[in-house]
Amino acid sequence: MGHDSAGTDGASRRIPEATVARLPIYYRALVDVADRDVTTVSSDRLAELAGVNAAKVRKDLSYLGTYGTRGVGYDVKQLLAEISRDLGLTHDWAVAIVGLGHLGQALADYRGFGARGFRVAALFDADPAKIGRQVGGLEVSPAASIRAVASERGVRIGIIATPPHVAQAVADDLVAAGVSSILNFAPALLSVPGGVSLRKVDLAVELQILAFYQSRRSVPAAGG
Amino acid sequence: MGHDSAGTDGASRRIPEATVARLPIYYRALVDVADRDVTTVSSDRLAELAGVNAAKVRKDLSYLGTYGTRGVGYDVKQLLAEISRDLGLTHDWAVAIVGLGHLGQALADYRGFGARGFRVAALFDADPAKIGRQVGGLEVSPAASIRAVASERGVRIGIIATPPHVAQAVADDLVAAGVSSILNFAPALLSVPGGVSLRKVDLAVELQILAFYQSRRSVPAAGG
DNA sequence: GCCTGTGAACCTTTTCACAGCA
DNA sequence: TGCTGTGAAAAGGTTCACAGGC
Repeated sequence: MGHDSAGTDGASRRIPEATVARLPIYYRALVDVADRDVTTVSSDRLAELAGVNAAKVRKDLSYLGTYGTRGVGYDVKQLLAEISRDLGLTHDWAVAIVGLGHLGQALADYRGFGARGFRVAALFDADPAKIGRQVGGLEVSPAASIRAVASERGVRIGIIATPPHVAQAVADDLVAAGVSSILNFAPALLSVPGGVSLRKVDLAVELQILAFYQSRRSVPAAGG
Repeated sequence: MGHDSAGTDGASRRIPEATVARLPIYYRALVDVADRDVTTVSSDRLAELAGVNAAKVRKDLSYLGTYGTRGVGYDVKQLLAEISRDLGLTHDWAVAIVGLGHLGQALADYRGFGARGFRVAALFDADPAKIGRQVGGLEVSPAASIRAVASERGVRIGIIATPPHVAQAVADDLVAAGVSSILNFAPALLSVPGGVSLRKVDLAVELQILAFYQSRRSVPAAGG
């Protein structure tokens, strides 16, 4: 994943992963303050809204370039525009959701998808009872048609919300259809070719992490 | 969150956060190999199953104590027992889910909850149309009753799947009911007292992170 | 005086490389 | 010979503290 050559337009900087992971948080905080017609925000204030400390905000934003004014703060609109651009939210990404159980439906119905750079362009399920039904205003296509339909609709981001045993096959189909970013909700380890980004959200993992700290606090009584 | 005193039973070690976050992954991988009646696993094999490298596996497991045999590997059952114990999965945690939209229902229906140390003990929603209904075999209680019902049922872990504007109030109620671990799916910054663990899962954030890397790969055409 | 931008110090995490034991 | 356990080195991330411009 190393990228050594800088673009000739000079726009590409090396932004640390940890910073990238916080940009969406800043983005949301900035949208909120912009909604309240605030024009300027300090690193202190933004830190408070984002739940991090001010030094981190300044360091993070410095990777995007220098958009603040000393003694004043950051111009909300300008910073919002810059972060939107960096996150690639200035144009819509076509998203496909595979697996329309409760989770997939929750995702399909999710508001703020359309509003913020993402557009659900295709839904897939293997269950004949679900195929052809409308979910969130879109018809469910058969899972067998992923390669054809997803590539035809220009899908670039795929969300996997299937049972774990079919997740790898779905991922393969998505990649074959030209998808190069995958968000996986299935509790399974996926392997994808280089050049495809993969992120994972795993409920059981999150709960188990909480349980670890929880059990260190409230030591279970010997009598259970 | 610092904990300096070692327990007199000698069982508590300082396990790095990054390691804790991987224990659930190892746990799942080990459950899989145990199901296939494999008795021994090497760090190489476990690394492959968990999607990390072998040095990391060995380092991580060394924090739990020394459970491997040089020249052989780790005993699957023994390691599984140790990780279960560390993760606190050896006894059931009562979990409450607040907010029964699609996401909350997905969580309530989630299999593997009961199987692996967690038991959904209470469901809450503010919508009168949902209160009293059965979801996943459990009756939905009014959100106004969180403090009473959650404490009565011994809930220690709360899952927030509500709209963002009520998430803080729900968190406060959960904490008042004795919950000290919260998993938040609402796109809102929550503040909780010290001693309460908080983890966050945010769909929009995950998508935006993907979009960042995606847009660096497929540079939007200048005319686009 | 105020608040950003950033080198430097510090801390955490990862990786390396090999000693030590079966 | 094979694989774990672990110091040491390297990389990555966070925080400090202050110079620099408004």
